[in-house]
Amino acid sequence: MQATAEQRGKGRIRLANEADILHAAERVFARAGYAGATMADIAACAGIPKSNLHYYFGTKRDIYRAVLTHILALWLAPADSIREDNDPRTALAGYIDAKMALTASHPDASRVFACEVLHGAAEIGDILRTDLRLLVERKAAVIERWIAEGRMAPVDPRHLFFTIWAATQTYADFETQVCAVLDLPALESADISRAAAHVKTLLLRGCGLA
Amino acid sequence: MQATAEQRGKGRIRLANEADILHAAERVFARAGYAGATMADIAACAGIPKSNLHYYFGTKRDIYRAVLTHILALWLAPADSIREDNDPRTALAGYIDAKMALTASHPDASRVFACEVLHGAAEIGDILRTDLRLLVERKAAVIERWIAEGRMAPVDPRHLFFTIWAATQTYADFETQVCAVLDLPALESADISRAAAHVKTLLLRGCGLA
DNA sequence: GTCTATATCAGGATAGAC
DNA sequence: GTCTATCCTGATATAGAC
Repeated sequence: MQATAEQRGKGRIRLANEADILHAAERVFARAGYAGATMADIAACAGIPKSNLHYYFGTKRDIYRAVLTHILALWLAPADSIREDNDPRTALAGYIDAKMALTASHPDASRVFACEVLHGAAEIGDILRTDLRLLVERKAAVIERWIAEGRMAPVDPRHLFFTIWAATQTYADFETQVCAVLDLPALESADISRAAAHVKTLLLRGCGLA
Repeated sequence: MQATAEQRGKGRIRLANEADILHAAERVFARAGYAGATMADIAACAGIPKSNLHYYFGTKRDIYRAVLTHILALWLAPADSIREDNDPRTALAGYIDAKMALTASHPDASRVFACEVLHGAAEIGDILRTDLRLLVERKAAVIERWIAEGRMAPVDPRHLFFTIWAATQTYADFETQVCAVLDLPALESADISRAAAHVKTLLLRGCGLA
């Protein structure tokens, strides 16, 4: 007797099709960017007739925004491990692990996000300036207290976030470059594990948490 | 009596126009990506009639490749400071400074490169697998010797490059995000200096070079 | 409520003028 | 050798059929 989405006015077919379309769109946008992606590509990838995309979502931009909304929810979650009552080493290691796991499990989401920000974040700039900024401010305050208490080396906490994001997401966003240098056809989970270990070793030691 | 480009068959007008087009193209590709950039945008930005782009370069793709070629030359140069006869701290600090300076002086170049790699490096994949890979192998060997001699902490040298590239280029590629978090309208040179100091502090300490 | 045929438009490329 | 008018493909979006 739960209030299912269907009861709120969305049919089973619509729900399934919307999910398929969003999933396909993430793949296509990740590979070609917003402008490079075509409705035909997305439709083919989703196994749905081209013009149905407009029926379900209206415009290409609407699909793109829906994909980004989904990604942002994923992206803001992992910072939970950075809490005052955790010790700095556990907290930061947990955060890096969570970001690496996300990067490994959702590389296309990472790429869509990266491409959006790279081109000026026209769609999500507001969210970056509000939700993301607020999140970082709160977590930076925690890190600043740890530093004041002498529990880790003095590091600019906001820039620390930039470095952690960059160092982890590079394995999704620039996978091509990583594979070229390492002479690998693609990154396997063992490679990601090695990368995570490297990032933790380097950055934790950098924070005086070795 | 020097062998000028003009004497090799390129007129003054052509040289000036080609330079203007490449400069404009870098801006436009950085903002919109390959697919999102239009010949009309590039022409407007260069102050040249649209169809002249085809006269000077043939196709849009030819312009893109010319831009990428120029960027790659810039990108591979800074690794020179990593030499056996330098001490590790100076060498790595110099490399990070050089990468940050490049990022600050050529943010659009960084973005075009990032976007190309993000989407699979169809145009420059070969160069990444040859020139870049070779460069990293040579420099990684130097770093491995420093580690073997106990002159720095054990760090995977290839992954160290990934982290340095990511940590520095994020200030160009994801400037929008950095500005959103720091509540700045744009990154000034003072902000870049702070960022460079942060990256050096964090990564050098991470390499046991504090 | 779901799917298809069609209109409209923008953008890259070419043929030809100066 | 340099520049301009024009073509034509291909992509989004809509109107209408089932």
